[in-house]
Amino acid sequence: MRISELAERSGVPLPTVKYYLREGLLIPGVATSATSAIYDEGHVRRLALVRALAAQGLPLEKIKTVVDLVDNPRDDLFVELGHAIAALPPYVDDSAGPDFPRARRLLERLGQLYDPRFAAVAQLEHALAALEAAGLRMGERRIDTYGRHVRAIAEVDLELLPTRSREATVEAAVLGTALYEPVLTAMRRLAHQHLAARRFGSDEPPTTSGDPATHDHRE
Amino acid sequence: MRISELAERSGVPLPTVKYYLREGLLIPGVATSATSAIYDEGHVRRLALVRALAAQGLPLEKIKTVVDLVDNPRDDLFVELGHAIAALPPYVDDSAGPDFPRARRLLERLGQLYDPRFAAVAQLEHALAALEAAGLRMGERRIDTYGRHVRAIAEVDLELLPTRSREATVEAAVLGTALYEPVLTAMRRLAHQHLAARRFGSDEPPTTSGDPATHDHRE
DNA sequence: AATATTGGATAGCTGTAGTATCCGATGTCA
DNA sequence: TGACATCGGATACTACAGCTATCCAATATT
Repeated sequence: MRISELAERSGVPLPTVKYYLREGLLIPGVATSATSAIYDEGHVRRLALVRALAAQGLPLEKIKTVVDLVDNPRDDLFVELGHAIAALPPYVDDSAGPDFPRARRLLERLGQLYDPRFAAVAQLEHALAALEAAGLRMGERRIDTYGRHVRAIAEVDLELLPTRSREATVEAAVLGTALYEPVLTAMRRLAHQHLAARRFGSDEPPTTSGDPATHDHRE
Repeated sequence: MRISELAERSGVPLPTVKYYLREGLLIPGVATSATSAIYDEGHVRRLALVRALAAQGLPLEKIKTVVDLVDNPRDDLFVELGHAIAALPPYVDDSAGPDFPRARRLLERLGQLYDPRFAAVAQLEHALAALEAAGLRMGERRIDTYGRHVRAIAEVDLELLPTRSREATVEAAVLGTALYEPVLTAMRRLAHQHLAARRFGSDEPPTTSGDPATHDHRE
């Protein structure tokens, strides 16, 4: 297909497709002449990936590192995967210290590997520091609960990860990380509302079926 | 304290403090004359809150709605709380359709209340749509697993929510939603790496201290 | 009295993510 | 074969967020 069809098929405005080509987010089509190139399903897929990541707030520059990785996976797959996933929000400057004490405490309590080279360790440290800056501290009860349930979730994630090819694995892992996270946070918010409606039962207790007129089930 | 001390104490550059005052993110200090006003600990706390939310990528405009709510909670607390939390990323245009079929399917499967007016429902729908756009679909196994464990996490969240005052509850709920989410996502990423290292054994097999073999922590 | 700081206003800067316009080459159909 | 649309590619412009800098006159401070 030609570029205009690619734009149409993917729902991305043509000037934006050109922009992505300029930025290297999309590999150029096969040029058939000075004024035409053909694009294939792979380009449609790539465009969907880019838009999906962008919709999650990932800067194009980071998306570029992700798609580069998907295109040519490195030997040290999981190290690189870690870095690719680290490119996902929230961003932290991994320039930070050689040690991440809050993250270390949490991971050691959970009996998990603490390796400061994992980008997610810096993210965790950053998140815990933000918590402290706001006057909160993550207690042991919360650490244990989160740890147990998050690990159970991660186990299923790993189980459901395709392994048919390295490229498919990388793409699914990156996509899954980026795209299931908002699902999880939305689900947590809804669980809060669901439980809070019962616990605090504001004006009207929720009737789980029917009656969409019932309101105030917020957290 | 005066504005310069406030800036110093909070670590926020003075021009930025002024900017936040302009934007209404910080209530003005008590003016003692035309050229001086005094600020207190509440301002330091507020500044920490604003920066904590901003560090999570929340636009200042949304932060404003949150701090406004913290300052003057409404009567219908949980409704407003839902709206405040809806102001947190990811943003969706809740102008969307009157029905959210993907979210509905998921919630019904989990036996949870489906109410399209919940902002988080629109977020969930948005996230599930992004998944589909990328060629993924959330299977029943994943739905069930996520649902069970997310609910367990939410139960603890609710338990640990302070109830000593309405304002404290609102602030803790908003802060907790905003600040524990990145903790959860970082923990999930680390759990992935922890498990993946074992399963796929990358170049450097991480020698965990205790190596607590894969326990299945499902309840 | 000399100097510094304050609150307040206005203007400018930087980065991200696009849009818009122009171009000359080329494909398409009458 | 010629008229005209479309193409790939380059350059320029725009919109918005989030600061940052400068200026000012009134007031503290020393």
